Formats: sequence, structure tokens, C-alpha cells
Amino acid sequence: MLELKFIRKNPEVVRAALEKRGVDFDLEALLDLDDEWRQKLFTVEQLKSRRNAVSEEIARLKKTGGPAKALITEMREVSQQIKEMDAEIRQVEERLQGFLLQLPNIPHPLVPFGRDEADNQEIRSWGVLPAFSFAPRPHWELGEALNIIDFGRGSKVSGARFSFYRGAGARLERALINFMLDLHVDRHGYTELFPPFLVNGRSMTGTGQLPKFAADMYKVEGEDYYLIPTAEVPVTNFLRDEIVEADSLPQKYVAYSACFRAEAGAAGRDTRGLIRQHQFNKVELVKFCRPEESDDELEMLVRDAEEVLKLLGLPYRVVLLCTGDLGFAAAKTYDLEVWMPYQGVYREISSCSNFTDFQARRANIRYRPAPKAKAVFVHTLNGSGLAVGRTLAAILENYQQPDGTVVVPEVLRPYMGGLARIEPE
RNA sequence: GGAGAGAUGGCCGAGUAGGUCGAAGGCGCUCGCCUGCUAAGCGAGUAGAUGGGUAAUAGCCUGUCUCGAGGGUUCGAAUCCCUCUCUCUCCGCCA
Repeated sequence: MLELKFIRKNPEVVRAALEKRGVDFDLEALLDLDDEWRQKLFTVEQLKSRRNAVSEEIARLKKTGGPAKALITEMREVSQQIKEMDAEIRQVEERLQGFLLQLPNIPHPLVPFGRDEADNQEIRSWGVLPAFSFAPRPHWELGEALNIIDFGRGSKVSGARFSFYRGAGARLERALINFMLDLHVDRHGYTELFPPFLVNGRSMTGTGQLPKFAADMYKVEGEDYYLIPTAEVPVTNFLRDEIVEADSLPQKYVAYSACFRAEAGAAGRDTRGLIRQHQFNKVELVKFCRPEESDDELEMLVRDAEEVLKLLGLPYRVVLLCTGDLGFAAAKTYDLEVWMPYQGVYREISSCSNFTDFQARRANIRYRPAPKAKAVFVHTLNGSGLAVGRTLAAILENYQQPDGTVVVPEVLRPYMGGLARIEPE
């Protein structure tokens, strides 16, 4: 959410941001509404001021036995007016709030202009693409042949885009989660959280999923519970409505969670394999920091996520999203894309964003720069570190052998009971 | 799920026969004084949000709202009524 005052004073900045994003938004309507709101507010506050003054006067008169009758009658009238105006103002505020919640964040100045993902900028790449003496197979074939992933039973038990991991597959998934958590906790200094997987509507609004993206999420029927699409939601809302200690910043958290996505509108894309599932596992990194730190913190966040891929020996590249591809709440985003040999493309495996104060304003997370100073909004950042299902898929494809077995990356073996190679059972 | 108790400022905690209560007191914090240092002591200050005015960021003046949330009664509500949420205790159930 942007600050109303900021929009009021810098409408051209907001307009330019919307244009860069290619977003259609009726800024004029918002500004008109703001005008209307302030006018009404001023009028009703004058009435209230009078009522407060006269009420005191009445109290005084009653004490001294003076005549208060006429005043009371008059105030009855005024109170009625106030009630009506308050109702009007509430309506205007609701509409105003509706507008504000739909307004995306302003892109960081360094974000390249572009229409869609084709205009994203490659920043750097790492690793040597594996050379195969045979045609590399897709991870879903490998997974089924090795009997470590079961898509058929997943759709029987739940539906399309659900799956079971089995045997070494289940263990590999778990190994990846533990490996990532350990890395970020022990080496990168994050504090581990294990969050709730169901959150309330207020939390979803805090991070920006609601009200705009309700269709992408699962909701528990009849209750104010949503299945989280990412641990970003519970972890960012961890500090909601709080004023945190200045010297506690930056605060860095890492959390494993299952993630649930309805993926409305994605039908037909990536129908096979682990790439796009309704439920998947992810290890998420979340940071809260001072505004002046967030640029650097984003760079460090990306490095922390990259480290996972390096240690796993998976080739990847880092891409800076252009204005048109940038997410609703993000000011700047780097995607990490891992090499997928079967399709011969890089696929997103992590998305690392600086949300500046956009989420913090919605979620009301602040800190005091100095002991007596006014509390200001922190900056929030997050990034996958990494999406586990996609990582497992990448391992299967990159580490596959001519005989269909898959070599387990060195760093995961301690987590796999020493297993060095996955063979069919 | 059942029964009961509670929700007040950064924290603790007064305040219910409705009217100078945005709120006593304490702690904490800030500034100053005092003091070889530290501690103690003394004095002053110390909620947030928001509209308007003024001021080239600070600040200052002024209005409004906020005592869990929402609604109601009333000229006037922290105080009365209704609904909801959360917390605690006991019971039940359960991993």
C-alpha cells in the first residue's frame, strides 16, 4: 500500500509507476475521492467540536442549576447530523481503502523498463551446463521409473496437480528441506520459524495477497482461514502491528512450509511433473530492515539463496525482473532460474524481492529510528531459499545417469543416510 | 465444545450511582541537576492515528478519533445495553 499523503503530493510519480508496470488504474478517481473525504471530514469535525464544547457547557449548567433545555434540544439535532455524516464518511473511506489496496508498489529506480518476462535482464549465471551422452529424460519420467514420485495416486487421492513422494523421493524432499534450513540457520544467520499454514484474512491483506488475488488461494469454507501460498505470509505477519526495537534490525527469518496455490488461470501450463503443483514445499527467507538497508539486504538475500544452488551443484542464472513482470507488492525482484536439461530451459526456482515499506504499511510494522522519534515503517524482503519440489526436479534431471539412476549431490548424502545414488526399487 | 474471569498508554495498574478522564499511581525511558566513577537521589518531560493552518525536511498551533473490535442508548460513555474477537482458569475432547 502506498501512503495516501504521498499519492496526494506526488500523483505524477504514481502515474509514471503505473505506466511502467503497464497497469490500468483510475488514479483520478482515487484523488477525487480523497478530496471528497477530506472535505466531509472537515465539516463533521467542526460539528463535533461544537458538540464537545456545548456538552461541557451543559455539564456546567446542570451543576449550577442553569437552563440547559434549549442547548440539549439543539445538540440533539447536531448529533443526528453527525451520525449521518459519519456514515457517509465511512462509505467514502471504504471506497478509498479499496482503491489503495489495489494500487501496486512503485518500482525501484534501478528496475529496467519492460513489458513482460522477455524484457527481464540476466544479471549473472553460474555453473556448467551438464553434457549428456544420451537424451536427458524429464524428471517426471525419472521419478516414476525410480518409483520415488507417484503422480497417479496423487491425483486419485486428491486431484490433478497433487503427488506423492515415495521412498528415497520422500527422503530426498525431506533432506532438501533440512539441508536448506541448516544452511540458512547455521551459515547465514537466519532464525528458524515454523509457522502456521492457515492464516486469517488480515494477514493475507498484510502481505498483499488480498484483496486482489483471492482467486489464487484456497480458503477454508465458512471460516476466516486461508491456506498459505507461501511462508512469506505468516512470517511477515509475525511482526504485524508491532513497533520493533531499532537495534533488533535487520531481523532475518527462515521458515519451511507447505504452500498451497489454486493457480487459477494456469491451466494447461506445466501440466506434467513437479513444476506447478497445488501443494508444494518451500523454504522461505524473510527480512525486516531499516529503509536505508533494504537495497543491500536484497543483494545479500539473493546470495544466500544462490548458495543453495551452488552447494547442490545446479547451474542457474540470476534475472532482474522488468517493470512489467514485477509482482504487485514488490519494488524490485531477482528471480533465480535453475537449469532444466530435458526442456533445455532455465526455470524459476526462487524469487527474491524488496517490498520496501509496501507490506509494512499494510501490516503496520514499524520501528523507532531514535528513542524519542516517530515510528516509521520498516522495509520487508523475502525470497525462496528454495522451492523444494522444483529443486528436487532439477536434481533428478541434472544428476541423471545413462542407466536411469540419479546421483545424490554430495551435500545431501548426510541427510540421506549416506545414500549416494538413487536406484529403482 | 461447556462453565467462569478478563481485555485501559512501552510495561504494570487505578478508575463502573455516565459529565474538566486521553485517563491516578508505579516501572521503564528521555533531558537536566547533583555526584571521584557507578549506584542512589532531586526536578521536568514521556500514547497513537488523522484533518486543517503555519513553517523551504524539524517544529509549532488547532480540530477530531482511539480505554480489545463493531453497533446502540444519551446533549454527553473507559464507565450503561447488544454482538463479536482474543486471553486466562476449570471441565470435556484430542495428536
